[in-house]
Amino acid sequence: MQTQYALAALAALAQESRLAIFRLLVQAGPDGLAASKIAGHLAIAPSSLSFHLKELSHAQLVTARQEGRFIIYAAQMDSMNALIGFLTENCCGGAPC
Amino acid sequence: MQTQYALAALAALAQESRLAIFRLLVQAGPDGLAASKIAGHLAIAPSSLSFHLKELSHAQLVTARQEGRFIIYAAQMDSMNALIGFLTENCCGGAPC
DNA sequence: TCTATATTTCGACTATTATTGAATCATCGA
DNA sequence: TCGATGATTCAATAATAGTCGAAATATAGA
Repeated sequence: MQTQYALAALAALAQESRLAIFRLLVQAGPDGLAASKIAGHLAIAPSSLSFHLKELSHAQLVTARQEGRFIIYAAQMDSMNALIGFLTENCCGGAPC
Repeated sequence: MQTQYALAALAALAQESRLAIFRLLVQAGPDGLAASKIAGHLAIAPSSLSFHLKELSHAQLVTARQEGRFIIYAAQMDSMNALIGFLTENCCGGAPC
């Protein structure tokens, strides 16, 4: 993972609404949730929610797919794992810690 | 880990200089590095470096100890691991993924 | 086609954050 | 005690980000 990519992901998560959205989607798993379902859980104005969902997908932390009138968002687990790997990379210079 | 704590940690890491500092300290391990050593690696103005180190320690991502004229900073691995646990908490609703 | 629902875009405002130079504080060695 | 080095604080500036209402776009069903 590149530094710029990790920065984008961290910036996306470093915000109260987005962190809540992402965790909700992580717990929802691959099936994801419609934007309106997310709004139901989190009490965010629709325009704000849309803004935050876009930020999360720009950072590739969530994916979006259309299903009829609904847009279903799902957490992108592999990006999350890549981020974690980046943070712990070469921890303690390779020595056991 | 509390949400507010995770937010502070993520916000601390979501910045180019601080992410570079933190990764340097993760790789340096428990022995840590003096502020001046960090500056040597990263080309940041002393006042900026000081600002960022304070942000990182407020978020409990690094610890500081004084050794003579030097202040040695070290990554706080347990906080990093707590953050990772928070992000992956109850992943996929408990189902294998 | 018309209407209701789902979602996004736009614009304006407010608040927060990063950066740097200059000044200050702290510690060591002569 | 004095000078030099390591590190932090302060103040000012510039840039970025979040919030919300109102308007626009898209889809489904009557």
